[in-house]
Amino acid sequence: MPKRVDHEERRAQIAEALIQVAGRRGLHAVGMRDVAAEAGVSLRLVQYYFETKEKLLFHGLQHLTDRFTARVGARLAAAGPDPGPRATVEALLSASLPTDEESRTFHLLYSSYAILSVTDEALAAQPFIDNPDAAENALTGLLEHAQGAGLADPDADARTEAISLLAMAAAMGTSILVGQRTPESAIAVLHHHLDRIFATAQTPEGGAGPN
Amino acid sequence: MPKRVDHEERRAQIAEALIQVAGRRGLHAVGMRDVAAEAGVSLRLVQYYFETKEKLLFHGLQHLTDRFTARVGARLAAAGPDPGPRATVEALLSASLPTDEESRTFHLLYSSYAILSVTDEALAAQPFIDNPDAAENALTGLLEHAQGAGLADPDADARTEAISLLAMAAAMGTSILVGQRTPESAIAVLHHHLDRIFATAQTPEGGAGPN
DNA sequence: CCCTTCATGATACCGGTGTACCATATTGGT
DNA sequence: ACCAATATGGTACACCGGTATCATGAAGGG
Repeated sequence: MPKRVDHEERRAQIAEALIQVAGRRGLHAVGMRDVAAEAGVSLRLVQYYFETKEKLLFHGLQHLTDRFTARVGARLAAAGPDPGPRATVEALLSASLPTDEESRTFHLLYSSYAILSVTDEALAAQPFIDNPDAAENALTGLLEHAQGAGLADPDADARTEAISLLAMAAAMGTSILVGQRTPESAIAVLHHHLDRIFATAQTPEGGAGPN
Repeated sequence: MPKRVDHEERRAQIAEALIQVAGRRGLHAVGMRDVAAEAGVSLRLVQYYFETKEKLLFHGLQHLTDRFTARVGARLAAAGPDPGPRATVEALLSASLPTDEESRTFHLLYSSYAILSVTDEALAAQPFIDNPDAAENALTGLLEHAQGAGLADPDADARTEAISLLAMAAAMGTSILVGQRTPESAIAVLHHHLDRIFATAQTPEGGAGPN
C-alpha cells in the first residue's frame, strides 16, 4: 500500500480550506474546485475524502464550531486562572464578536449555515442548534453563580439576561460584519448591560432599597 | 403598439414572485425560471423587465423593504391613534419578529441579503444599511420622548437601549426562524426590558426624585 | 390601412458545477 | 519479490442557470 496517510488530518486540512475560501467569497459561492485549489490538492482528492459536497459542507460546519470552541477556551484561559464571573462572561461574549479575521469568518459562516438551515432540512437536522442552547445554559449558570456569590443583582432573571446578552452579541456581531457598527460600540453596549447586571444591591439607607 | 402595460406593476408582480419562491426555497436556490413560473409569466418576460438577475435581486430587496415598511406602518396604525410611547415601541419591535408567514419571509430574506452583502460588494453598496440606522434613530427618539414625558427611566441611555432592543429583536427573530425559540419567549424577553426601561423612578419621598 | 413600435414567446448557447470513471504510482505485508 | 490495497491524478459527462437570439403577435398613429 502507499504511504498510509492520516485521513482525519487531511479531512481537517480540506475543511479548513473550505472555511478559508468561504470566508472570503461567501459560502454560497464556494465550489469543490475552489476548495481543492485552496487546499493545494486535486479535485479528485476532495471527492476522495468527502464523497459529496453535502458531506463536505457538514464537516465544514463541524470544523468551524470546533475551532470556535477552542478559541473561546483559549480566551477563557487567557483571562487567567479562576477569573471572576463577570470577566468570564465578558470573555465569552467578546469572543463571539467579529473583531479579527478569524472571528469574522466564523461569524459570517455560522450565520450563513444558520440561514441555510431554514430552507434546507438536511442542514436543519445537523446538530448546530445545540450550541446556542449550550451557550445559553452556560451563561445562565454563570449569572446564577454570580448572584449566589453576591456579585450580581439578585433580582435579575438570570436566564432572561443570558438570552438577552447572547442575542445582543449575535445581532451586533452581524452589524459589525456589514459595517454598520464598530466592535468598540458593540462592546460598550455589552458593558452597559454587564454593569447593570453585575450591580450588587447597595442598600443605601435602612430599608427603602429595592427588595 | 400593443396594449401598453404598466411596467411598474409588472415589475412589482415579478419581484413579489421572487420573494415568494425565495421565502420557500431560500434566496440562494432561486433562479430566473423559478421566478417566471411563480409569477405565471415566461422566462423571457422576467428578462424583459429586469435585464439581469442582479437587477432583479436588487429590486427584490427594494420591494421587500417597501412591503415591510408598509406592514410596520399598518401595525402602528392598528395600535390606535396616538398610542403611548411604550405601545409604539412594542409595536415596532414585535412587528420585526417572524410570527407569521409574511414576517418570516421578510426576516429570512433580509438576513440572507445582509449575509450576502458581506461578500458581495455590489449588494453592500445597495442602500439597505440605512434602514437599521433609521430604526435605531427612530427608536432612540421615542425613548427620549418617553423620558421627557416622565414615562421612562430618566437615567437610561436612550440610544444604548434602542440599540439593545433592536439587536435583541433581530437575533431572537433568527432564533425563532431556526426553531430554537418561540415567538412568545422572545416577546417575553422584550417585555422584560421594556418593563425595565419604562419603569419611572417612583420618587417615594418628597424632593429626592429625578428632575 | 399599414407600418412602426411595444410586448411576449420559444429556444439555442455557453460557462460552470457536482459527480463518475479510468488510470496509475506507491508501498506494506507475506 | 510480488501482489494487492491505498492514495492520487486526469478527464469526461450530464445538468443547470443566466443570457442572447430569433420570431411573432398586438395595437395605435399618419
